[in-house]
Amino acid sequence: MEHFDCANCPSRIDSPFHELSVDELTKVQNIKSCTFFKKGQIIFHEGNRPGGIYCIRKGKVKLSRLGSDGKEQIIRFGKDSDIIGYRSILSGENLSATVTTLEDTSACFVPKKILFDSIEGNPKFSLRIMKEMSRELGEAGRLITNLAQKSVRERLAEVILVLRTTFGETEEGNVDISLTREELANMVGTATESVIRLLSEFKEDQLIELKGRKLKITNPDQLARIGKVFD
Amino acid sequence: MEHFDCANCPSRIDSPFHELSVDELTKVQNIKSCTFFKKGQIIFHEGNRPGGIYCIRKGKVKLSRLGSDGKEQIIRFGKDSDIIGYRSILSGENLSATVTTLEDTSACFVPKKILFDSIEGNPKFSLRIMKEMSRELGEAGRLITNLAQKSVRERLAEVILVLRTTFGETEEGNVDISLTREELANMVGTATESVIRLLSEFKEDQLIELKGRKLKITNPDQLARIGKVFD
DNA sequence: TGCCTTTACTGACAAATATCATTTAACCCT
DNA sequence: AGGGTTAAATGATATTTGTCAGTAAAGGCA
Repeated sequence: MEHFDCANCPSRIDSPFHELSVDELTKVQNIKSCTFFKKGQIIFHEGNRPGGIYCIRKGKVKLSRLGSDGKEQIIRFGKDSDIIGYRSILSGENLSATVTTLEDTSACFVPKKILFDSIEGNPKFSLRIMKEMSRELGEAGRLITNLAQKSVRERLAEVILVLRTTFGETEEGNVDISLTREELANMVGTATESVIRLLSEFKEDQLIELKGRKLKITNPDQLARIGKVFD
Repeated sequence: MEHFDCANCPSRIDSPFHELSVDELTKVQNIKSCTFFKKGQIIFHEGNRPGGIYCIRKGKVKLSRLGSDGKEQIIRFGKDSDIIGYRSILSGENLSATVTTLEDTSACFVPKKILFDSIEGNPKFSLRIMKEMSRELGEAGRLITNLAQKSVRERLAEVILVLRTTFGETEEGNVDISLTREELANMVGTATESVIRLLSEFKEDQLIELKGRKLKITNPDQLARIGKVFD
């Protein structure tokens, strides 16, 4: 695997590593290792203790955890420039989620020592990480409220819109992520059959178009109304 | 209101402020202001921009946010030694939750400048905050999974146990927090009537005792089995 | 303490969603 | 491109939960 150059990594701009000095970045550059993961591979496994974090250079992953019945719950996604595994490193707890690639993904492993050194030596880096965590906490609060208060139908409408916001659209106008109906169900927190039925309904009502796993949003406004998404 | 002494504050041991040097703590001591809130008062209001954080010296608060239908969702609680409002300060976003006291509470306001100064000057303090946020993120993930996958009945059983873990028991053996049925419903994400019915059921099955808002857990093991709580 | 507002409780019913069984279609690999 | 495996779709039915309406009890304040 090619050893990518941090200084020129397009992902770095959006990441806390943007705050590092040239010297600090060189240290990262020298110690990190770049890895390639095929679609469907597991990067981190819930319950383990990671020795460092991964910066996603290019790709898409899902973060999920197992519920008490062994059912997968998708918590959130990661994509280019996202950092994975730092929560566990910082809290000293076991990994709370499994990270699985949704497509071929290249990512760089950075040992935890470097992470702690950067926090120790660079308050801007620390602040940037805290900002990121704050954002995630806010996001989690929103998700909690939605799961608790919205119906399955509302949640599915919202999830479809969130996926488009998160991953954007392909040239053909499809939401740029390929998920199974089961994975959608594992985001929404419902049965696969319910997702299938509701998607068919949305299609019937001309809110979306479906071709296998390809999904195109044709009436986002109405979808937002159904999902009670106001922002 | 009395101006409490940080150095002798029993809450400080469990808080990030424990990491501050004598000098740093003196700064906090000199600039903070101590406030008393009566039961039911709002400390922070969702959507506002706070000028600083509150350290809870003694008391209990709930953090809640409004869902798209205007219904309250209780996200989590705060009690002695917890810090409130730092997420919003750190992310620079508006407050994502309203903080309301559940009983008379005394808390100290610390302006955000001090917070940033402490982060800037003391990596241990930063790390401690990150640890706290990591813990909260893990907690949020657990809550998300439960809300998405468990039934209302399961969630209520779990909530009762969580309340006992969080707030402990009074001398009479009651869970040491007084919540309305509606507030319980706003934690579980269900209708008030459903909570009432399920509580009666639990009482019928001798899992709990109820006297108004006083709640005593008499069969925690069975409750854990119902709530599918394994830990 | 006693009144009064808020909260708790109960019943009947409607709606949403889960479950199970079966058929059809899509995806993926070599 | 074809064939096997996995995923999607559909129907019938059971369960859970929500909603509305009305009564009883509790908690808080003068």
